[in-house]
Amino acid sequence: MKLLDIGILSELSGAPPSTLRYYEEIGLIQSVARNGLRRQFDTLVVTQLALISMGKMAGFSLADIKGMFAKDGTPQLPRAELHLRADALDEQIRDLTRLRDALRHVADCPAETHMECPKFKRLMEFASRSAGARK
Amino acid sequence: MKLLDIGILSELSGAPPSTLRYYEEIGLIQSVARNGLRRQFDTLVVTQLALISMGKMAGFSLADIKGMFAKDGTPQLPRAELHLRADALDEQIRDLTRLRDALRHVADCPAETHMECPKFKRLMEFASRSAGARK
DNA sequence: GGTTGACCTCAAGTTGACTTGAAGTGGCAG
DNA sequence: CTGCCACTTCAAGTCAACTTGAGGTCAACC
Repeated sequence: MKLLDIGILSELSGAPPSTLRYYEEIGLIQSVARNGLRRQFDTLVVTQLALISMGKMAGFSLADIKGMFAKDGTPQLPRAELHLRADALDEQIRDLTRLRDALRHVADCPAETHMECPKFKRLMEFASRSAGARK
Repeated sequence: MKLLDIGILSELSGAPPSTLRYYEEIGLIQSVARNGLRRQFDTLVVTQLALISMGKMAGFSLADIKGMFAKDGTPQLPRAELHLRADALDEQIRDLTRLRDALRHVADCPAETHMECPKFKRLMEFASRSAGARK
């Protein structure tokens, strides 16, 4: 099994070594051996880091993320919980889509004052509703 | 023009008064008057707060968000910049969609070990690629 | 064999986004 | 007029997620 030096893992994942050490310290990833002082990582950690990166993007804390995946990097949650997370993501995807649409609309709409453009107003109404709805 | 007390605005937006004061302090929102000591907010701030909430969800810092909107709450950026932001959101929406699909797949897939399921592997490949690609 | 350079540890510092606490103010209900 | 209570200011505290710095190790190239 091929093992990775922290520098290599850093390049593959885009995260600086200090971050990878920090992640190991908090138990988010693990090194499987040492070569002298140097940590050696399994290649599967690359996948784990990709999942971590996506999880962060989705707004989860590192603690949340730690709870979602087992040591082998596979998600380890009851089915119902997984579906709840997925539902939350759907919600978030919808919101981001609205924000994107609002931005694109404003970029292209020739109206002088957007607050009076009916299309923009409609987009903003959705925004208020969903923002208020969230905890 | 109807004005809102900070407590009312807090209820409407879901953000605690301390947060609203903080946002005013950093210039993200503005109160238009005082009733005695009490800040009075324009109702349009509700919309602004909704935009702020969406912006945060999209991973923008408060400083970024402050730069994106003029005092009246309408986006105030050159068209090209707006489209760039929208493109970034598209990218992020795609990633979140993949994360969601991965979660749903794992919830429903009967395979013993997901790391060997071809569908899961494919999802993870995308994940690695896009995670590595980002800054 | 010496010096580089990538790694190591551990403690402390930083940043962003708030929150908390102490001490005070002011409008309105009774 | 007396309380009450939601507001006010300002400084300091908190938390997550890292980053930085000092001082040390080790394998490898010249």
